[in-house]
Amino acid sequence: MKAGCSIGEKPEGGGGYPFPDWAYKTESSPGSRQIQLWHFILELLQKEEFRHVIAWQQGEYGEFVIKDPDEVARLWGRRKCKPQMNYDKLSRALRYYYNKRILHKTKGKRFTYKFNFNKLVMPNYPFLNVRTSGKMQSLFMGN
DNA sequence: GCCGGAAGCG
DNA sequence: CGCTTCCGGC
Repeated sequence: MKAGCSIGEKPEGGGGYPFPDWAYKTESSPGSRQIQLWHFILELLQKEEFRHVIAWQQGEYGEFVIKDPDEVARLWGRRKCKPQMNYDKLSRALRYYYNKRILHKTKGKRFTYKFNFNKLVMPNYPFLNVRTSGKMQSLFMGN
């Protein structure tokens, strides 16, 4: 029923909001205060209810696998009010992250990408309590 | 499936 | 700018 497509849209699972509101707005540069794709991916990754859809890959820090590409695309499309979203389009957006040095593809592995946390510029992002199993703590020490 | 150019949108 | 859409090519 109706398209509740506004900025106040809540994520699925309604209730536990991982990141505060200020985490979504990029105060400085973008101009848009819309959620970014990598923010959304991280949001899904730190919730157990989405482990069947997307999850951290064991062994490699920052590496994650999209187990259900269609579902991730659907959730992303719902969030951005883009019903026609699919993995083909979503992955194109992900590919643009390669140059931005936010993401990197794990070649050979299907639906597998990796965050470049060690380079991720986040002077404005003191958030990210990303804990897969307490293994990602030393992720942000580099640089 | 994955890549990246190209055009377009807000 | 940050995607979204479309698509030829591998």
